[in-house]
Amino acid sequence: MSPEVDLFRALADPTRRAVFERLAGREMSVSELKAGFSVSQPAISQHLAALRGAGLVSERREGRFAYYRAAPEGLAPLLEWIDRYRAFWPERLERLKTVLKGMDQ
Amino acid sequence: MSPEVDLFRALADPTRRAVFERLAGREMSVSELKAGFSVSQPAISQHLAALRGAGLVSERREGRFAYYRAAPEGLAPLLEWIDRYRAFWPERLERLKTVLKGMDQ
DNA sequence: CAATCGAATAAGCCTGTACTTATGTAAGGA
DNA sequence: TCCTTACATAAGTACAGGCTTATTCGATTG
Repeated sequence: MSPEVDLFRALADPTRRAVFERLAGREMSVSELKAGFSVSQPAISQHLAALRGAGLVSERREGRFAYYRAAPEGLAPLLEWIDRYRAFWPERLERLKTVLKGMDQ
Repeated sequence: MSPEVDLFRALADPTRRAVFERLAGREMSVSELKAGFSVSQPAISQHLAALRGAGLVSERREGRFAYYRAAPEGLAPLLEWIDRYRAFWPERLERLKTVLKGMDQ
């Protein structure tokens, strides 16, 4: 299975995207992360497992704590997938060009 | 609901991604498209409806035929979403840089 | 050691969804 | 006009997946 499978699936869930976004700011323990959401701790752990499986999150163990942080480089396959359609991209989408230009800082 | 919701969900299904990829090559009628897959015609129509709802596909009617083609500009919200994590991107991902550089041709 | 705490796993529920077959709706063609 | 073709919609089924509570596991604390 291509890496995109887990990746797209992982990002499909809004809660899971929110978890990723939250972890992009800074490293956090599970309970710390949980505080921002209205779901149970197991639910958070399950989301984290899915994100980890997709390579979107990394884990650091310290005693009984588990610290997670976003691994944005896990988004690379997604960018590569998108890149396959670059050739078909309409030229006149200035807004998009801006985005892309910004990415190639 | 943000535009990302339908977009991520639409791309989460492998069959639907395959439909999109196939339509990126050239415009096709539904039956033509169906030929490439092992699912029923209604299934294809349902996938097309989902892709259309996400802005990833456009439709052209001609008699009793419906011609679809990919609308890659519908991927823009996805790129914008990804762009939010550019700041957190590790510098040393050369492979990724290459991709991004290619995008900003 | 016993109790607690942070987190993961197990098991079950319930909704969402991708599929099917059946039917509907138009637009050709005989 | 009747039949076929192209596609969409309806209805039902089966499974995936996101949630819950209950339990387990390991690390810390008393």
